[in-house]
Amino acid sequence: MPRQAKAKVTPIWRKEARADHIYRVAAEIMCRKGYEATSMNDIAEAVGLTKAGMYHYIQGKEHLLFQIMSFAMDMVDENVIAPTREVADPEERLRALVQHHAGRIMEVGGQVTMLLEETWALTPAHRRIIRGRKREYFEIVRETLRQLASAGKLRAVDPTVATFSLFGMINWISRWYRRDGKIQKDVVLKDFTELAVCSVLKTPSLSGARKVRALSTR
Amino acid sequence: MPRQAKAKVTPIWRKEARADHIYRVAAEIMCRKGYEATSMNDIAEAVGLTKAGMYHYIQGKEHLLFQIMSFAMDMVDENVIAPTREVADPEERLRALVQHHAGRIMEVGGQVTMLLEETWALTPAHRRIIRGRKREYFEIVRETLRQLASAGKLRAVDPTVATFSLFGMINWISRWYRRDGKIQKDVVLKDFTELAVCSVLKTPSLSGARKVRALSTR
DNA sequence: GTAGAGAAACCTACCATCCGGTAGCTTATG
DNA sequence: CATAAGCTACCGGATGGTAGGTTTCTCTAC
Repeated sequence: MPRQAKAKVTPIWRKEARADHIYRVAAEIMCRKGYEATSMNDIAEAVGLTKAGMYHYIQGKEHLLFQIMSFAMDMVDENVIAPTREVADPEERLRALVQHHAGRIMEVGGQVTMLLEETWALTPAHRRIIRGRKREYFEIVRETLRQLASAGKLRAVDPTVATFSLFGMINWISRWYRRDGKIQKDVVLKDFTELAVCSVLKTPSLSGARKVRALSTR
Repeated sequence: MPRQAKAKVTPIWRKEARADHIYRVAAEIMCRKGYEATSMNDIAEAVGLTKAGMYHYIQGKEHLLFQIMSFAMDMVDENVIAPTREVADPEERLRALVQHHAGRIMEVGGQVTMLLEETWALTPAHRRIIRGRKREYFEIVRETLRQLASAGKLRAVDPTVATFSLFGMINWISRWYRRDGKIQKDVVLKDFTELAVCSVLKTPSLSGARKVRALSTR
């Protein structure tokens, strides 16, 4: 029965593309059910292969998780860090970071954010890599807050605590935001950015808000 | 080998007390490793019994989780909601809620906060109970923010979004705060409360800050 | 064009291990 | 002797992973 379909479809699938497809499906399932609760059979079934057949393309469950996490961090690098790297003013940069990250979580379905918390399931080597990339991102935000502190714009709080607090707000979005929820997406994003920025800044300038909001319009 | 020790100790342990001990140990392990990753053998070993022997006191793995979650929610009711219920001024109440909850997470080891996110592992009936209790707490915070909005003290943001944002900040503490960390506990608590309150309030009054800080001194 | 070799794709069947949970026996207590 | 406490030994099932075979595609040789 699957034969017929595959005979037509297979030729246009290169090995690499098929592996990518498996990653995609695995990400969807693991994000929904969590790493431990997802079995290789679940993934194989969803991808239309046997478990053994799937192992022809991938290397194992843990490696699957590592690939998904790496991809998620690529997204952060590409869609959050890169577009804000050139912003000179720390206040504008902070606002852009929050807005891009929160927006990304809301658009792409933030489930992967929760998967990123399951680093304990990785091998020590892989865990070190992922934690390193997370730390890099953390340091960018903390450094921005330190610059704001130097400029006298930060509240009288420890920049490290403030950074953790920000990440808490942002990462938690994936636990409550639903695209089909009552509140409009852009309202949530606007309000959320306001909350995040105002939590750490003494007196946020309105001009900065307007600039970045325009920047993110597509 | 265990015989010897147990022969002495057992008499002073009533059945109920021993069950409590199992709950305690189970909570510690499950908080550290997560629900799925914790096996009944792990718990039994840590408690000094066989898996089968342990089943003489408890009813099953899921029931164990439910008990732990219920206990955690009891803590919230007792140490966060109850002491702030009588606070009339919404701004003071908000500050007290944040301070008590954050302080509790930092003292008692916030790991249980993370366990509380694993409601998917509960039976539907148990899940409904725990989610109901969580929702009650959520509504208390949201209602407080609504009162602040009526008083014109809330920022121009949706109270629901603001509530979720606050819970994100608070619940995330358990993921980064370490009692043996570099920053002093009371500094973290003070800064964190400041961040949380200022995130939602237009112009927090300093008097309120001082009052509550005095209130929480023990 | 086609026969056939070799490789890639993929499946069936199975492995050892662990899971939560239980039956039934033995031991200690009172 | 009765009861509670706690053990050994096991259950059925699910797990991640693999060995080895079968099918299908692709490329070459003639």
